[in-house]
Amino acid sequence: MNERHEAYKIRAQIIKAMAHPSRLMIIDELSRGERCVCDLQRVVGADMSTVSKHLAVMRNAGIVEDRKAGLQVFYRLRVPCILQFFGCVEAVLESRIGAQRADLVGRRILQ
Amino acid sequence: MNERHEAYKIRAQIIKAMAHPSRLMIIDELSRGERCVCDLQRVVGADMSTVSKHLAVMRNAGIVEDRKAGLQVFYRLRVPCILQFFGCVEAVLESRIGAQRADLVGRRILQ
DNA sequence: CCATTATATGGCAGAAAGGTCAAATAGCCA
DNA sequence: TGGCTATTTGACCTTTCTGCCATATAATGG
Repeated sequence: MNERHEAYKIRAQIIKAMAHPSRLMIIDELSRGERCVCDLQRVVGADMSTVSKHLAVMRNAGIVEDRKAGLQVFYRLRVPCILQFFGCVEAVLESRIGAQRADLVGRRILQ
Repeated sequence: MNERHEAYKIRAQIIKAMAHPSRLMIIDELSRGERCVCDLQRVVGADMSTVSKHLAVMRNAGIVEDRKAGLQVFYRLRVPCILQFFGCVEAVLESRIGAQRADLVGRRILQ
């Protein structure tokens, strides 16, 4: 595996750390401020250990960082631009709707 | 599984379609214009069938679209904003370097 | 029609990711 | 110290993803 491939692999790791419904929920929630694991558990609605592992994946990727405060651990987004992803994903979804429409028109089902 | 979860799942599918080194290579290459599968195969350096499957994943997600021309099939990006992802990923990487530095300083190894 | 070329698909084996349970760790307070 | 709470980690199992091979499909030219 060459150096160029390695560079893409590192970048893929970061994107992969977001590519999961629960992790997107977490990112969305963290976009509104720092949250403890217990808060995030309630939002995601999964086992605490599962949420903790999702957070570890995101921490390793450099997407979030944590801060201990007594018994609790608070997480926050490390790089705000991650939220741009949501906007672009919406654009993809809209484009998909457009393409479906065009397809139906092409097949003389619509319009 | 509720409706809210379903919405995040759909969005995760789109991000997942980018979360692979070869697929990032492909997106990067397509950012410079339409390419046939054979071009992309050369760039990625994998089996043609593997590349074809990667393209199918991205097509299903709505990231790329294709156009047949004789024996060849040309792919192009469907939503240009995907390229913003690269910028943000770089920001995460830089932030990671910053954090490593801070960590070393904190442990009195640096500075 | 046949051979050739470009791409896609099906099947399968190995790798990686995800979830759950139980156990470990760490901070707090009595 | 001992018990309680919040979080992390490890072991294990199941599911999903990847990559490769062989095979199919589709367009082209002779």
